[in-house]
Amino acid sequence: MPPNRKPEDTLLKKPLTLGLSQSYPSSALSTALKHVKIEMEDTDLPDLNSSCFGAIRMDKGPLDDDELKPLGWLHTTNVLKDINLDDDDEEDESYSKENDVGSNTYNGYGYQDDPMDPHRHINSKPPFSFSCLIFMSIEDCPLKRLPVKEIYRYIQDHFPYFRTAPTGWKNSVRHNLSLNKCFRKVDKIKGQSLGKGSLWCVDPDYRPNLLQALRKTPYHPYHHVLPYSPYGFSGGPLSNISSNQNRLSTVLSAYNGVPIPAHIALVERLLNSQLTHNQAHQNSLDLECEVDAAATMMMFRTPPDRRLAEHDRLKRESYPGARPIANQNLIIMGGLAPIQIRPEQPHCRPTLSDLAETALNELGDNRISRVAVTPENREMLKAKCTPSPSGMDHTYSLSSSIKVQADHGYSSDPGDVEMSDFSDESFEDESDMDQESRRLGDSGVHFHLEGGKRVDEKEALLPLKKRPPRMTEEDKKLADALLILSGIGAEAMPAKEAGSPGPEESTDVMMTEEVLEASR
DNA sequence: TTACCTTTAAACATCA
DNA sequence: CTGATGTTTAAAGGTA
Repeated sequence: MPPNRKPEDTLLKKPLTLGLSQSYPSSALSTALKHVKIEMEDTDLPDLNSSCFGAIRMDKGPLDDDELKPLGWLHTTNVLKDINLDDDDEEDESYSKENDVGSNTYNGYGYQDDPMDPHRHINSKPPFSFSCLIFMSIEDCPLKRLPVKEIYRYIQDHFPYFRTAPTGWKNSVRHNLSLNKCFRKVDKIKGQSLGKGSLWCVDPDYRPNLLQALRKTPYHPYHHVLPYSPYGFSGGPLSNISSNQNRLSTVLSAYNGVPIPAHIALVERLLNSQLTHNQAHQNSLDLECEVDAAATMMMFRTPPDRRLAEHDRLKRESYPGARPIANQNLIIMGGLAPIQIRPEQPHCRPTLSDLAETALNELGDNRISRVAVTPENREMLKAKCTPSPSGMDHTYSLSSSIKVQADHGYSSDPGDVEMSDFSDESFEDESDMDQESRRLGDSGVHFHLEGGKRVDEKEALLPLKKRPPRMTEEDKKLADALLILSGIGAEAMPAKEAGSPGPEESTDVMMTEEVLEASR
Protein backbone atom coordinates (compact mmCIF):
# COMPACT_ATOMS: atom_id res chain seq x y z
CA MET A 1 0.00 0.00 0.00
CA PRO A 2 1.50 3.33 -0.94
CA PRO A 3 2.34 5.69 1.89
CA ASN A 4 -0.15 8.26 0.73
CA ARG A 5 -3.10 6.02 1.06
CA LYS A 6 -4.14 4.57 4.35
CA PRO A 7 -6.90 2.07 4.76
CA GLU A 8 -9.20 4.66 6.27
CA ASP A 9 -8.86 6.76 3.17
CA THR A 10 -11.38 4.68 1.41
CA LEU A 11 -13.95 5.85 3.85
CA LEU A 12 -12.95 9.46 3.75
CA LYS A 13 -13.55 12.09 1.18
CA LYS A 14 -11.09 11.59 -1.58
CA PRO A 15 -9.34 14.52 -3.12
CA LEU A 16 -11.40 16.02 -5.83
CA THR A 17 -10.07 15.05 -9.17
CA LEU A 18 -11.87 14.69 -12.37
CA GLY A 19 -11.64 11.83 -14.74
CA LEU A 20 -11.57 8.16 -14.29
CA SER A 21 -7.89 7.84 -13.98
CA GLN A 22 -6.70 5.44 -11.44
CA SER A 23 -3.29 6.95 -11.20
CA TYR A 24 -3.23 10.43 -12.55
CA PRO A 25 -5.30 12.88 -10.62
CA SER A 26 -5.67 16.29 -12.15
CA SER A 27 -7.36 19.55 -11.44
CA ALA A 28 -11.08 19.21 -11.43
CA LEU A 29 -11.81 22.58 -12.86
CA SER A 30 -9.12 22.53 -15.46
CA THR A 31 -10.22 19.15 -16.66
CA ALA A 32 -13.82 20.21 -16.66
CA LEU A 33 -12.96 23.28 -18.62
CA LYS A 34 -10.90 21.25 -20.99
CA HIS A 35 -13.94 19.18 -21.78
CA VAL A 36 -16.02 22.27 -22.20
CA LYS A 37 -13.42 23.72 -24.49
CA ILE A 38 -13.24 20.62 -26.55
CA GLU A 39 -16.95 20.58 -26.97
CA MET A 40 -17.01 24.21 -27.95
CA GLU A 41 -14.35 23.77 -30.55
CA ASP A 42 -15.43 20.52 -31.97
CA THR A 43 -18.31 21.68 -34.00
CA ASP A 44 -18.10 19.77 -37.21
CA LEU A 45 -20.77 17.31 -38.01
CA PRO A 46 -19.63 13.83 -38.78
CA ASP A 47 -20.48 11.95 -41.82
CA LEU A 48 -23.40 9.94 -40.67
CA ASN A 49 -22.69 7.19 -43.10
CA SER A 50 -19.26 6.53 -41.77
CA SER A 51 -20.19 6.64 -38.18
CA CYS A 52 -18.55 4.15 -35.97
CA PHE A 53 -20.92 2.41 -33.67
CA GLY A 54 -21.81 -1.04 -32.79
CA ALA A 55 -23.94 -3.10 -30.61
CA ILE A 56 -23.77 -4.52 -27.23
CA ARG A 57 -24.95 -7.95 -26.80
CA MET A 58 -27.94 -8.81 -24.79
CA ASP A 59 -29.53 -12.14 -24.57
CA LYS A 60 -31.96 -10.72 -22.11
CA GLY A 61 -34.32 -8.20 -23.49
CA PRO A 62 -34.11 -4.66 -22.30
CA LEU A 63 -37.70 -4.67 -21.27
CA ASP A 64 -37.52 -6.88 -18.27
CA ASP A 65 -39.90 -6.13 -15.52
CA ASP A 66 -37.22 -4.86 -13.30
CA GLU A 67 -35.83 -2.60 -15.88
CA LEU A 68 -39.08 -1.01 -16.73
CA LYS A 69 -40.12 0.16 -13.35
CA PRO A 70 -37.82 3.06 -12.83
CA LEU A 71 -40.47 5.65 -13.29
CA GLY A 72 -41.92 4.94 -9.93
CA TRP A 73 -42.40 8.53 -9.05
CA LEU A 74 -44.49 8.96 -12.14
CA HIS A 75 -46.72 6.19 -10.99
CA THR A 76 -46.96 7.58 -7.52
CA THR A 77 -47.85 10.95 -8.87
CA ASN A 78 -50.30 9.32 -11.21
CA VAL A 79 -48.78 11.17 -14.07
CA LEU A 80 -47.89 8.28 -16.26
CA LYS A 81 -50.24 5.74 -14.87
CA ASP A 82 -51.34 4.77 -18.31
CA ILE A 83 -47.92 4.07 -19.57
CA ASN A 84 -47.27 0.41 -19.28
CA LEU A 85 -43.89 0.05 -17.72
CA ASP A 86 -44.24 -3.58 -17.01
CA ASP A 87 -44.06 -5.03 -20.42
CA ASP A 88 -42.86 -8.53 -20.55
CA ASP A 89 -41.40 -10.41 -23.42
CA GLU A 90 -44.78 -11.51 -24.62
CA GLU A 91 -45.95 -7.98 -24.87
CA ASP A 92 -42.79 -7.04 -26.63
CA GLU A 93 -43.46 -9.63 -29.24
CA SER A 94 -46.91 -8.38 -29.93
CA TYR A 95 -45.54 -4.93 -29.86
CA SER A 96 -43.01 -5.69 -32.50
CA LYS A 97 -45.59 -7.39 -34.62
CA GLU A 98 -47.75 -4.36 -34.51
CA ASN A 99 -44.98 -2.07 -35.34
CA ASP A 100 -43.22 -3.54 -38.24
CA VAL A 101 -41.71 -0.91 -40.38
CA GLY A 102 -41.40 -2.09 -43.91
CA SER A 103 -39.09 -4.95 -44.62
CA ASN A 104 -36.71 -3.88 -41.99
CA THR A 105 -38.62 -5.11 -39.04
CA TYR A 106 -38.56 -3.45 -35.74
CA ASN A 107 -38.20 -6.28 -33.30
CA GLY A 108 -38.88 -4.44 -30.09
CA TYR A 109 -35.25 -3.74 -29.50
CA GLY A 110 -34.15 -2.20 -32.70
CA TYR A 111 -34.10 -3.11 -36.35
CA GLN A 112 -33.00 -6.47 -37.49
CA ASP A 113 -30.10 -5.17 -39.47
CA ASP A 114 -29.41 -2.33 -37.14
CA PRO A 115 -25.84 -2.24 -35.93
CA MET A 116 -27.25 -1.23 -32.58
CA ASP A 117 -29.26 -4.40 -32.40
CA PRO A 118 -28.26 -6.05 -29.15
CA HIS A 119 -28.60 -9.45 -30.74
CA ARG A 120 -25.70 -8.80 -33.00
CA HIS A 121 -22.09 -9.32 -32.05
CA ILE A 122 -23.11 -12.05 -29.73
CA ASN A 123 -19.56 -12.91 -28.79
CA SER A 124 -18.16 -9.45 -28.66
CA LYS A 125 -17.14 -7.63 -25.59
CA PRO A 126 -19.44 -4.81 -24.56
CA PRO A 127 -18.23 -1.38 -25.52
CA PHE A 128 -18.02 -0.19 -21.96
CA SER A 129 -15.04 0.10 -19.72
CA PHE A 130 -15.13 -1.73 -16.44
CA SER A 131 -15.69 1.58 -14.72
CA CYS A 132 -18.84 2.06 -16.76
CA LEU A 133 -20.02 -1.45 -16.14
CA ILE A 134 -19.55 -1.07 -12.43
CA PHE A 135 -21.19 2.31 -12.51
CA MET A 136 -24.18 0.94 -14.36
CA SER A 137 -24.56 -1.90 -11.95
CA ILE A 138 -24.47 0.35 -8.92
CA GLU A 139 -26.73 2.95 -10.46
CA ASP A 140 -29.20 0.30 -11.36
CA CYS A 141 -29.52 -0.75 -7.77
CA PRO A 142 -32.16 1.14 -5.78
CA LEU A 143 -29.84 1.66 -2.85
CA LYS A 144 -26.93 2.61 -5.07
CA ARG A 145 -24.59 0.25 -3.37
CA LEU A 146 -23.64 -3.29 -4.17
CA PRO A 147 -21.28 -5.99 -3.02
CA VAL A 148 -18.80 -7.10 -5.58
CA LYS A 149 -20.65 -10.33 -6.09
CA GLU A 150 -23.76 -8.47 -7.18
CA ILE A 151 -21.68 -6.34 -9.47
CA TYR A 152 -20.44 -9.50 -11.10
CA ARG A 153 -23.98 -10.72 -11.40
CA TYR A 154 -25.26 -7.54 -12.93
CA ILE A 155 -22.51 -7.55 -15.51
CA GLN A 156 -23.14 -11.15 -16.37
CA ASP A 157 -26.87 -10.65 -16.54
CA HIS A 158 -26.64 -7.69 -18.83
CA PHE A 159 -23.58 -8.63 -20.82
CA PRO A 160 -23.62 -12.35 -21.37
CA TYR A 161 -20.19 -12.19 -22.87
CA PHE A 162 -18.93 -12.31 -19.35
CA ARG A 163 -20.76 -15.50 -18.57
CA THR A 164 -18.30 -17.42 -20.63
CA ALA A 165 -15.37 -15.06 -20.58
CA PRO A 166 -12.21 -16.12 -18.77
CA THR A 167 -12.49 -15.27 -15.10
CA GLY A 168 -9.88 -12.56 -15.32
CA TRP A 169 -12.58 -9.98 -15.78
CA LYS A 170 -13.60 -10.36 -12.16
CA ASN A 171 -10.11 -9.51 -11.18
CA SER A 172 -10.42 -6.46 -13.37
CA VAL A 173 -13.62 -5.47 -11.66
CA ARG A 174 -12.04 -5.74 -8.25
CA HIS A 175 -8.97 -4.00 -9.48
CA ASN A 176 -11.14 -1.19 -10.76
CA LEU A 177 -13.11 -0.92 -7.57
CA SER A 178 -9.95 -0.68 -5.55
CA LEU A 179 -8.04 1.69 -7.71
CA ASN A 180 -10.65 3.83 -9.33
CA LYS A 181 -11.37 6.89 -7.28
CA CYS A 182 -14.94 6.88 -8.53
CA PHE A 183 -15.85 3.97 -6.32
CA ARG A 184 -15.92 3.83 -2.58
CA LYS A 185 -16.49 1.22 -0.03
CA VAL A 186 -19.50 1.91 2.11
CA ASP A 187 -19.20 1.96 5.85
CA LYS A 188 -20.59 -1.17 7.33
CA ILE A 189 -23.48 -0.58 9.62
CA LYS A 190 -22.77 -1.78 13.11
CA GLY A 191 -24.17 -5.17 13.77
CA GLN A 192 -25.06 -5.70 10.17
CA SER A 193 -23.55 -8.79 8.73
CA LEU A 194 -23.04 -8.69 5.03
CA GLY A 195 -20.83 -11.67 4.89
CA LYS A 196 -17.57 -11.28 3.17
CA GLY A 197 -16.62 -7.99 1.67
CA SER A 198 -18.14 -4.57 1.62
CA LEU A 199 -20.71 -2.68 -0.31
CA TRP A 200 -19.45 -0.44 -3.06
CA CYS A 201 -20.95 2.83 -4.11
CA VAL A 202 -20.20 5.61 -6.52
CA ASP A 203 -18.42 8.55 -5.02
CA PRO A 204 -20.78 11.47 -5.65
CA ASP A 205 -17.79 13.63 -6.45
CA TYR A 206 -17.01 11.43 -9.37
CA ARG A 207 -20.46 10.55 -10.54
CA PRO A 208 -20.46 13.24 -13.24
CA ASN A 209 -17.24 11.80 -14.55
CA LEU A 210 -18.72 8.37 -14.79
CA LEU A 211 -21.75 9.73 -16.52
CA GLN A 212 -19.50 11.50 -18.92
CA ALA A 213 -17.51 8.37 -19.54
CA LEU A 214 -20.73 6.54 -20.22
CA ARG A 215 -21.80 9.15 -22.68
CA LYS A 216 -18.44 9.10 -24.34
CA THR A 217 -18.88 5.53 -25.30
CA PRO A 218 -17.96 5.57 -28.96
CA TYR A 219 -20.85 3.46 -30.03
CA HIS A 220 -23.12 6.05 -31.34
CA PRO A 221 -23.06 8.13 -34.48
CA TYR A 222 -22.03 11.40 -32.93
CA HIS A 223 -19.54 10.31 -30.39
CA HIS A 224 -17.00 12.89 -31.38
CA VAL A 225 -19.49 15.70 -31.69
CA LEU A 226 -22.56 15.17 -29.62
CA PRO A 227 -21.68 12.61 -27.08
CA TYR A 228 -22.80 14.58 -24.09
CA SER A 229 -23.47 17.92 -22.75
CA PRO A 230 -21.33 18.96 -19.84
CA TYR A 231 -24.45 20.55 -18.55
CA GLY A 232 -26.70 17.57 -18.73
CA PHE A 233 -27.64 14.84 -16.39
CA SER A 234 -26.38 15.66 -12.99
CA GLY A 235 -25.71 19.26 -13.54
CA GLY A 236 -22.28 19.78 -14.94
CA PRO A 237 -20.10 22.81 -14.65
CA LEU A 238 -22.79 25.13 -15.86
CA SER A 239 -25.75 23.68 -14.16
CA ASN A 240 -27.09 27.07 -13.32
CA ILE A 241 -28.80 26.85 -16.64
CA SER A 242 -32.41 25.97 -16.72
CA SER A 243 -33.57 22.62 -15.57
CA ASN A 244 -35.52 22.26 -18.75
CA GLN A 245 -32.48 22.46 -20.86
CA ASN A 246 -30.84 20.05 -18.53
CA ARG A 247 -33.71 17.79 -19.22
CA LEU A 248 -33.25 18.17 -22.92
CA SER A 249 -29.58 17.55 -22.61
CA THR A 250 -30.25 14.65 -20.38
CA VAL A 251 -32.51 12.95 -22.82
CA LEU A 252 -30.28 13.65 -25.74
CA SER A 253 -27.02 12.82 -24.16
CA ALA A 254 -28.46 9.80 -22.49
CA TYR A 255 -29.77 8.54 -25.72
CA ASN A 256 -26.71 9.38 -27.72
CA GLY A 257 -24.30 8.14 -25.18
CA VAL A 258 -25.78 4.84 -24.24
CA PRO A 259 -26.54 2.16 -26.73
CA ILE A 260 -30.21 1.50 -26.86
CA PRO A 261 -32.19 -0.23 -25.74
CA ALA A 262 -30.14 -2.16 -23.28
CA HIS A 263 -29.80 0.77 -20.97
CA ILE A 264 -32.92 2.67 -21.49
CA ALA A 265 -34.01 1.56 -18.09
CA LEU A 266 -30.82 2.78 -16.57
CA VAL A 267 -31.10 6.05 -18.36
CA GLU A 268 -34.62 6.36 -17.12
CA ARG A 269 -33.43 5.81 -13.63
CA LEU A 270 -30.69 8.33 -13.97
CA LEU A 271 -33.19 10.72 -15.35
CA ASN A 272 -35.64 9.78 -12.69
CA SER A 273 -33.18 10.46 -9.92
CA GLN A 274 -32.86 13.93 -11.24
CA LEU A 275 -36.55 14.36 -11.68
CA THR A 276 -37.19 13.27 -8.15
CA HIS A 277 -34.72 15.72 -6.90
CA ASN A 278 -36.27 18.48 -8.87
CA GLN A 279 -39.81 17.70 -8.03
CA ALA A 280 -39.71 19.58 -4.81
CA HIS A 281 -38.29 22.63 -6.43
CA GLN A 282 -39.87 22.93 -9.80
CA ASN A 283 -43.15 24.31 -10.89
CA SER A 284 -45.75 22.53 -12.90
CA LEU A 285 -44.18 23.63 -16.13
CA ASP A 286 -41.10 21.70 -15.24
CA LEU A 287 -43.15 18.76 -14.21
CA GLU A 288 -44.73 18.79 -17.59
CA CYS A 289 -41.33 18.85 -19.17
CA GLU A 290 -40.33 15.96 -17.03
CA VAL A 291 -43.33 14.07 -18.20
CA ASP A 292 -42.18 14.95 -21.66
CA ALA A 293 -38.81 13.55 -20.95
CA ALA A 294 -40.17 10.40 -19.44
CA ALA A 295 -42.61 9.92 -22.26
CA THR A 296 -39.83 10.56 -24.69
CA MET A 297 -37.73 7.92 -23.10
CA MET A 298 -40.60 5.55 -23.56
CA MET A 299 -40.68 6.57 -27.16
CA PHE A 300 -37.34 5.01 -27.76
CA ARG A 301 -39.18 1.76 -27.83
CA THR A 302 -41.51 2.97 -30.50
CA PRO A 303 -40.66 2.77 -34.17
CA PRO A 304 -39.60 6.18 -35.43
CA ASP A 305 -42.52 6.62 -37.74
CA ARG A 306 -44.97 6.20 -34.91
CA ARG A 307 -43.23 8.19 -32.27
CA LEU A 308 -44.88 11.49 -32.78
CA ALA A 309 -48.39 10.16 -32.63
CA GLU A 310 -47.63 7.85 -29.77
CA HIS A 311 -45.90 10.49 -27.78
CA ASP A 312 -48.75 12.86 -28.32
CA ARG A 313 -51.17 10.25 -27.11
CA LEU A 314 -49.16 9.44 -24.00
CA LYS A 315 -48.67 13.03 -23.24
CA ARG A 316 -52.32 13.87 -23.46
CA GLU A 317 -53.36 10.84 -21.47
CA SER A 318 -50.84 11.27 -18.76
CA TYR A 319 -50.92 14.99 -18.35
CA PRO A 320 -54.33 16.51 -18.88
CA GLY A 321 -54.15 19.97 -20.22
CA ALA A 322 -50.68 19.48 -21.56
CA ARG A 323 -49.65 21.88 -24.24
CA PRO A 324 -48.62 19.96 -27.29
CA ILE A 325 -45.87 22.35 -28.25
CA ALA A 326 -43.98 21.53 -25.12
CA ASN A 327 -42.85 18.15 -26.25
CA GLN A 328 -42.02 18.71 -29.84
CA ASN A 329 -38.34 19.33 -29.61
CA LEU A 330 -37.99 16.54 -27.13
CA ILE A 331 -39.86 13.97 -29.06
CA ILE A 332 -38.42 14.95 -32.36
CA MET A 333 -34.90 15.06 -31.16
CA GLY A 334 -35.39 11.99 -29.07
CA GLY A 335 -36.80 10.21 -32.03
CA LEU A 336 -34.18 11.24 -34.48
CA ALA A 337 -31.24 9.13 -33.67
CA PRO A 338 -32.67 5.83 -34.79
CA ILE A 339 -33.31 7.42 -38.11
CA GLN A 340 -29.92 9.00 -38.34
CA ILE A 341 -28.03 5.88 -37.55
CA ARG A 342 -29.66 4.02 -40.34
CA PRO A 343 -27.86 5.13 -43.47
CA GLU A 344 -29.65 2.56 -45.57
CA GLN A 345 -32.89 4.28 -44.81
CA PRO A 346 -33.76 7.03 -47.24
CA HIS A 347 -34.89 9.27 -44.46
CA CYS A 348 -31.62 9.01 -42.62
CA ARG A 349 -30.59 12.31 -44.04
CA PRO A 350 -30.22 14.93 -41.38
CA THR A 351 -33.30 16.96 -40.80
CA LEU A 352 -33.83 20.40 -39.51
CA SER A 353 -34.38 19.03 -36.11
CA ASP A 354 -31.14 17.15 -36.51
CA LEU A 355 -29.48 20.47 -37.03
CA ALA A 356 -31.39 21.95 -34.18
CA GLU A 357 -30.29 19.17 -31.96
CA THR A 358 -26.74 19.67 -33.00
CA ALA A 359 -26.99 23.35 -32.40
CA LEU A 360 -28.44 22.80 -29.00
CA ASN A 361 -25.69 20.45 -28.03
CA GLU A 362 -23.05 22.53 -29.62
CA LEU A 363 -24.11 25.70 -27.98
CA GLY A 364 -24.87 24.12 -24.71
CA ASP A 365 -26.10 27.29 -23.16
CA ASN A 366 -29.52 28.47 -22.30
CA ARG A 367 -29.74 31.38 -24.60
CA ILE A 368 -30.91 29.42 -27.54
CA SER A 369 -34.58 28.97 -27.81
CA ARG A 370 -35.09 28.89 -31.50
CA VAL A 371 -33.01 27.57 -34.31
CA ALA A 372 -33.98 29.03 -37.60
CA VAL A 373 -33.06 28.34 -41.13
CA THR A 374 -31.61 31.38 -42.74
CA PRO A 375 -30.46 32.02 -46.28
CA GLU A 376 -26.92 31.47 -45.12
CA ASN A 377 -27.87 28.04 -43.90
CA ARG A 378 -29.36 27.04 -47.13
CA GLU A 379 -26.32 25.74 -48.93
CA MET A 380 -25.09 23.97 -45.89
CA LEU A 381 -28.45 22.34 -45.41
CA LYS A 382 -28.59 21.25 -48.98
CA ALA A 383 -25.13 19.82 -48.80
CA LYS A 384 -25.93 18.19 -45.54
CA CYS A 385 -28.97 16.57 -46.98
CA THR A 386 -27.00 15.21 -49.88
CA PRO A 387 -24.52 12.64 -48.73
CA SER A 388 -21.17 13.04 -50.36
CA PRO A 389 -20.15 10.29 -52.75
CA SER A 390 -17.00 9.62 -50.85
CA GLY A 391 -18.84 9.50 -47.63
CA MET A 392 -15.83 10.96 -45.96
CA ASP A 393 -15.77 14.68 -46.60
CA HIS A 394 -19.11 15.36 -45.13
CA THR A 395 -18.56 17.69 -42.28
CA TYR A 396 -19.99 21.09 -41.70
CA SER A 397 -19.75 23.63 -39.03
CA LEU A 398 -23.06 24.69 -37.68
CA SER A 399 -21.53 27.47 -35.74
CA SER A 400 -21.14 29.67 -38.71
CA SER A 401 -24.41 28.91 -40.32
CA ILE A 402 -27.15 28.34 -37.83
CA LYS A 403 -28.58 31.50 -36.45
CA VAL A 404 -30.68 31.69 -33.43
CA GLN A 405 -33.46 33.75 -32.16
CA ALA A 406 -34.47 34.49 -28.64
CA ASP A 407 -37.75 32.99 -27.63
CA HIS A 408 -38.45 32.25 -24.05
CA GLY A 409 -41.47 30.45 -22.86
CA TYR A 410 -44.10 28.64 -24.76
CA SER A 411 -45.26 29.53 -28.14
CA SER A 412 -48.25 31.74 -27.98
CA ASP A 413 -49.96 29.65 -30.56
CA PRO A 414 -48.69 26.15 -30.43
CA GLY A 415 -51.56 24.81 -32.37
CA ASP A 416 -50.28 26.06 -35.66
CA VAL A 417 -47.23 23.88 -35.55
CA GLU A 418 -47.51 20.46 -36.95
CA MET A 419 -45.10 17.96 -35.57
CA SER A 420 -44.55 16.66 -39.02
CA ASP A 421 -43.16 20.03 -39.92
CA PHE A 422 -39.97 19.00 -38.33
CA SER A 423 -39.58 15.68 -39.90
CA ASP A 424 -39.03 17.11 -43.31
CA GLU A 425 -36.04 15.35 -44.71
CA SER A 426 -34.65 17.40 -47.46
CA PHE A 427 -35.06 20.44 -49.54
CA GLU A 428 -35.39 19.78 -53.18
CA ASP A 429 -35.31 23.31 -54.33
CA GLU A 430 -35.08 26.83 -53.13
CA SER A 431 -38.79 27.35 -52.79
CA ASP A 432 -38.97 24.46 -50.42
CA MET A 433 -36.24 26.01 -48.42
CA ASP A 434 -37.97 29.33 -48.35
CA GLN A 435 -41.11 27.66 -47.25
CA GLU A 436 -39.26 25.89 -44.53
CA SER A 437 -37.57 29.07 -43.50
CA ARG A 438 -40.85 30.87 -43.20
CA ARG A 439 -42.35 28.05 -41.28
CA LEU A 440 -39.48 27.97 -38.88
CA GLY A 441 -39.55 31.68 -38.69
CA ASP A 442 -43.08 31.45 -37.45
CA SER A 443 -42.85 28.57 -35.12
CA GLY A 444 -39.28 27.44 -35.15
CA VAL A 445 -37.78 24.61 -33.27
CA HIS A 446 -38.47 25.83 -29.83
CA PHE A 447 -36.28 25.13 -26.91
CA HIS A 448 -38.18 26.14 -23.89
CA LEU A 449 -35.73 27.33 -21.41
CA GLU A 450 -37.63 28.32 -18.37
CA GLY A 451 -35.49 30.42 -16.12
CA GLY A 452 -32.87 30.97 -18.74
CA LYS A 453 -31.04 34.18 -19.19
CA ARG A 454 -32.64 36.54 -21.56
CA VAL A 455 -30.87 36.96 -24.81
CA ASP A 456 -30.54 40.20 -26.53
CA GLU A 457 -32.20 39.77 -29.88
CA LYS A 458 -29.28 41.31 -31.72
CA GLU A 459 -26.78 39.16 -30.00
CA ALA A 460 -28.86 36.07 -30.49
CA LEU A 461 -28.97 36.65 -34.18
CA LEU A 462 -25.24 36.95 -34.54
CA PRO A 463 -23.51 34.02 -36.12
CA LEU A 464 -22.61 31.83 -33.25
CA LYS A 465 -18.88 32.03 -33.65
CA LYS A 466 -19.04 35.75 -33.22
CA ARG A 467 -20.95 35.51 -30.05
CA PRO A 468 -19.21 35.98 -26.77
CA PRO A 469 -17.75 32.92 -25.09
CA ARG A 470 -20.10 31.07 -22.85
CA MET A 471 -17.78 30.37 -20.01
CA THR A 472 -17.74 33.46 -17.88
CA GLU A 473 -15.67 33.88 -14.78
CA GLU A 474 -18.82 33.41 -12.81
CA ASP A 475 -19.46 30.19 -14.62
CA LYS A 476 -15.99 28.98 -13.84
CA LYS A 477 -16.42 29.69 -10.18
CA LEU A 478 -19.73 27.96 -10.25
CA ALA A 479 -18.21 25.04 -12.05
CA ASP A 480 -15.66 24.64 -9.33
CA ALA A 481 -18.22 24.95 -6.62
CA LEU A 482 -20.52 22.49 -8.25
CA LEU A 483 -17.80 20.00 -8.81
CA ILE A 484 -17.09 20.18 -5.15
CA LEU A 485 -20.72 19.83 -4.28
CA SER A 486 -20.70 17.12 -6.86
CA GLY A 487 -23.10 14.64 -8.16
CA ILE A 488 -26.71 14.97 -8.84
CA GLY A 489 -27.21 17.15 -5.85
CA ALA A 490 -25.66 19.92 -7.84
CA GLU A 491 -28.18 19.76 -10.59
CA ALA A 492 -29.83 22.93 -11.66
CA MET A 493 -29.12 25.35 -8.94
CA PRO A 494 -29.88 28.61 -10.59
CA ALA A 495 -29.93 31.76 -8.60
CA LYS A 496 -33.65 31.81 -8.23
CA GLU A 497 -35.85 34.27 -6.51
CA ALA A 498 -35.67 34.50 -2.76
CA GLY A 499 -37.11 31.55 -0.97
CA SER A 500 -36.11 29.06 -3.56
CA PRO A 501 -34.24 26.10 -2.33
CA GLY A 502 -30.52 26.45 -2.47
CA PRO A 503 -27.93 23.83 -3.27
CA GLU A 504 -28.68 20.56 -1.63
CA GLU A 505 -26.29 18.87 0.64
CA SER A 506 -27.75 15.51 -0.08
CA THR A 507 -26.28 13.23 -2.65
CA ASP A 508 -28.23 11.26 -5.13
CA VAL A 509 -27.78 8.26 -2.95
CA MET A 510 -29.32 10.00 -0.03
CA MET A 511 -32.00 11.32 -2.25
CA THR A 512 -32.87 7.89 -3.43
CA GLU A 513 -33.09 6.61 0.08
CA GLU A 514 -35.32 9.46 1.07
CA VAL A 515 -37.60 8.68 -1.77
CA LEU A 516 -37.64 5.02 -0.95
CA GLU A 517 -38.38 5.84 2.64
CA ALA A 518 -41.18 8.15 1.66
CA SER A 519 -42.73 5.55 -0.57
CA ARG A 520 -42.89 2.94 2.13
C1' DT B 1 6.60 10.89 -29.24
C1' DT B 2 4.49 11.35 -24.97
C1' DA B 3 1.26 11.22 -21.41
C1' DC B 4 -2.56 9.19 -20.04
C1' DC B 5 -6.05 5.51 -19.78
C1' DT B 6 -7.68 0.79 -19.68
C1' DT B 7 -7.13 -3.91 -19.41
C1' DT B 8 -4.98 -7.95 -17.91
C1' DA B 9 -2.25 -10.75 -15.05
C1' DA B 10 -0.33 -11.84 -10.92
C1' DA B 11 1.12 -11.81 -6.11
C1' DC B 12 -0.23 -11.22 -1.74
C1' DA B 13 -3.12 -10.02 2.36
C1' DT B 14 -7.38 -10.28 4.79
C1' DC B 15 -11.67 -12.09 6.07
C1' DA B 16 -15.70 -15.21 6.78
C1' DC C 1 -7.84 -24.55 5.11
C1' DT C 2 -10.53 -22.60 1.36
C1' DG C 3 -12.52 -19.36 -1.42
C1' DA C 4 -13.98 -14.67 -1.86
C1' DT C 5 -12.60 -10.20 -1.47
C1' DG C 6 -9.42 -6.33 -1.58
C1' DT C 7 -4.86 -4.10 -2.62
C1' DT C 8 -0.95 -3.34 -5.18
C1' DT C 9 2.34 -3.67 -8.92
C1' DA C 10 3.61 -4.34 -13.55
C1' DA C 11 3.15 -4.58 -18.32
C1' DA C 12 0.96 -4.11 -22.70
C1' DG C 13 -1.89 -1.85 -25.87
C1' DG C 14 -4.83 1.98 -27.19
C1' DT C 15 -5.81 6.88 -27.61
C1' DA C 16 -5.52 11.89 -27.82
